[in-house]
This record gives sequence, C-alpha cells and structure tokens, in this order.
Amino acid sequence: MSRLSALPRSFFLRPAETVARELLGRYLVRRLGGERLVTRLVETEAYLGAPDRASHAWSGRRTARNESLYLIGGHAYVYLIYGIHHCLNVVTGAREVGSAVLLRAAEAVTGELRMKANRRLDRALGPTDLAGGPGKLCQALAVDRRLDGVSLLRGELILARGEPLDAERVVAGPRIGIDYAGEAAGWPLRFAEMGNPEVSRPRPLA
DNA sequence: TCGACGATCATCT
DNA sequence: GATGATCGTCGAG
Repeated sequence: MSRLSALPRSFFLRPAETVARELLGRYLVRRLGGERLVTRLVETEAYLGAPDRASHAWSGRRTARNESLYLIGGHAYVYLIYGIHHCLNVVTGAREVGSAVLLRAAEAVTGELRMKANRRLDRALGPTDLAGGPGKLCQALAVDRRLDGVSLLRGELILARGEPLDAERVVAGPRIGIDYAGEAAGWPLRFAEMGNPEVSRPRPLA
C-alpha cells in the first residue's frame, strides 16, 4: 500500500517542469463517499508563473480566481474553462511564485465503474474517453471548484508515489490550446508517457 | 455595467 | 476538420 502513500511536500517544492515530468506514472487518488478512485497520470503540462504568458499567473496576475496558485507547492488549483469544464492543477514551488502543473490525462487503476458513471456517456467508451483530457479527468473524478486550494498531501484528493517513468519513456512537446501565448506557446512543457493510448489530442510521436 | 474570451469536449460532416 | 455549447472572469468604459 506504500504505493498509495502521499508524495511529500519536498516533491512539489521544485520547478514546475521537473514536477510535471516526475508526476508521470504517479497515482492521483480521489476519495469519494467511502469509495477510492485511483488513476495513474500519463500526461501533464508545466506552467511557469509570471514569466509564462500562458500561465494564469503571468506577469504577477492575481485575482480571486487564481489566489490558490500562490499557495505553497502541494495544493490544488481548480478553475472552470469555457463555462463547462474544470481543470486540475498542482501548485509547485514556494509560496507566492504562481507556478503549477496541469494534469491532462490519466488511466483508471481502480474505481473505473464509478468514473464511467461520473462521465455520463452512454455510448461505448474509446481509449481517451474516460480521463484522456483535463476536462474529462476532472469529470471522472468529480473534481470541481470545491476542491480549489485543498492540500494534495492528505484528504479527499491525494498525489501518491507510484512508479516514476524512466526518462526514455517520456515524450515532451508544446502545450495545447494556448496559441495566444506568443513565444511561450512553443515551449516544450507538455509531457506524456510514450505511446500511451490515453494521451489526449495532438498525440506526441512515439 | 457590459462585452469578449477561454490551459475543452462532443457531435457533426 | 469544423462548430456550437455555456458561463465565470476580467478589463475596459
């Protein structure tokens, strides 16, 4: 069961790019009404904070919405996108920095039936339909703004140790959906497990 | 107070 | 590949 023990604070007190890479293969555990849903992370993106035009903390931007981005590493930042979907981020680094890692895709380990029910899709599920995308991952695990700012070291949403990937199994590429971000749009801050079928859109070449 | 927009997804052709 | 859904947030006025 040690694979499901929480990652320590020190794991998150590092640059977002490092944390994003090393989160691959780890477990994201959601406690939901006595049930435990376990997923294994296969795709992440780093957002660097003030210097990163794609980041909600770009240029030190700070509002009621993104306040939890400025917590110490190891907390959740959850926001609503396109009025419909939620995105789950892991805050990294020291307090007041504003860097984070977006959790983009995961595969089910346990609790798959509940996740499928949470997704409310009647048709047969394809490879990326369960949690192969940031909005889908949140829906499968019932993550919404109520979990904004919670600690990921304990409680109803936890990041656990799992088995980190060997470096040669990690693919890097540009981030998704941030064409507005100028030069930052091309930075290779998206990381995924090579060849994993759950990985979302513009699939990195394996 | 108002208008524009977005770290997406499902469905359609 | 294209498009509509849908609304909280933010900056401009």
